[in-house]
Amino acid sequence: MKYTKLSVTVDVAIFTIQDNDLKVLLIKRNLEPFRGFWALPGGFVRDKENLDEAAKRELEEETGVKNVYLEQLYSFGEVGRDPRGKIITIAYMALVNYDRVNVKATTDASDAQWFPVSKLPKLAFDHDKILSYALKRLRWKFEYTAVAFSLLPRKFAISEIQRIYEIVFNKGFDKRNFAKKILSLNIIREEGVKRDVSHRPPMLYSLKKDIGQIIEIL
Amino acid sequence: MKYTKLSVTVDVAIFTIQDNDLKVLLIKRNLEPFRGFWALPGGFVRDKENLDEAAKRELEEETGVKNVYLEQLYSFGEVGRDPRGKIITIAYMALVNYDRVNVKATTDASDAQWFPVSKLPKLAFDHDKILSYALKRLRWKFEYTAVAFSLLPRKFAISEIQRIYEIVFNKGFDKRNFAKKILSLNIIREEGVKRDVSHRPPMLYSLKKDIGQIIEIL
DNA sequence: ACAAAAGTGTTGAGAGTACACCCATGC
DNA sequence: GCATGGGTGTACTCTCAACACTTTTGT
Repeated sequence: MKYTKLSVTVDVAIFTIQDNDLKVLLIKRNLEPFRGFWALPGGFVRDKENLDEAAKRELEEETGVKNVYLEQLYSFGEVGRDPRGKIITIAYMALVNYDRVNVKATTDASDAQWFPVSKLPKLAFDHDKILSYALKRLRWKFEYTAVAFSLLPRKFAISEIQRIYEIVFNKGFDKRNFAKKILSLNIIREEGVKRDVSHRPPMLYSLKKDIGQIIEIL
Repeated sequence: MKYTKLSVTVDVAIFTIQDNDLKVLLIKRNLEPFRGFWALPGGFVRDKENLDEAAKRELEEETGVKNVYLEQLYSFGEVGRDPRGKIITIAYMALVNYDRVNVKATTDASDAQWFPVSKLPKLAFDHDKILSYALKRLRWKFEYTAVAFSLLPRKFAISEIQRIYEIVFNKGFDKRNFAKKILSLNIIREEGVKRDVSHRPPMLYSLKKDIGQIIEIL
């Protein structure tokens, strides 16, 4: 028996926070179709790899980072979404700490850059649709889980978490209520040390457990 | 340039409520692999159809129903999940009103039956994993959206909604609190008419708007 | 009259929100 | 001493959970 064979890609919306902005990593396509357009990093799924592995591979190829938050989002398979034929894309999103990233140009891309999600260029394929889905999911995850902590360094101040939330939701939060909420989660521990800054130094905290065990708890 | 081609199927977990039980439709496989095993209805995605269309087609082939709640869940692509080779499955779930369904045997299946989710047979492939994911999502959707209304006939009593929730969550709810909650949503309208039963007849209600516009509001 | 399910209100606990002042440090 | 962010408590509102008795109908 013969079945229709088609191609499947994995595309990853890689988010980070930099310069008080939520940014996503885009690559400039080197190949047709959409040569010269910006697109989400991604590639074809190989025969001997799981979907998550393919996403991890793409993520590592583009950013050099491992062990970050990675989540499958949704699959896109509209007829005509890719001029090469029937190509289905399984979209993922990843959250990385900017300091750990080392963006590389690859063979598929002549350039790779972080773009603020509020100032995106025209994107290849239906990647605008994928990205707006990813943003929706990202905000949802921030609201109901502790993924935000995956964007922080090991030791962090409460105001840093708050800044991340304010950037993602694009609005301010009351600092007393915010601290109350975070501390009531009971997932962070005082690190005692304080940061060397030119004002009252903040208490630093670290996660009590590995981020993987924490995310689901809210 | 040549890319790996592979097969993609769409499998649908079709849920209904019948005999005070949450049930899922399974088909008995007629073909290898897993001949004789029960499986979720599904099939290969065709070249000229969107993923949602493929899911709708499978749903209609098996049940004869159209225009029901249908949602993409997740994609499964573990190496080795299908002995025929690399086959990726995009899982959907559907909610149907039992009275509207007309289950048919198809060429792929020697039999099709509703199984209570609490008493499932051994399933083909990784369909047990898919189904447990679907159940998780189903309960989540019940908690945060109004999908439950898609399981009801046009006119319904509040106690019928409550029964559906009690079946899905497998626990009882307080009748006063439940009615208060439902009425406060402001999405149903009194129909005036009452049902002919051998006790005090309940007020019947109908949705103020089409179900599609209502689901997202909670 | 009895069986069966329908209908209906109040109270307490906890979560979220609004709001303003003093503190510790570097310069 | 001044600028800069850090740290902290109270009062109000709203939502959720617990809880029991009367009503309407068919038989």
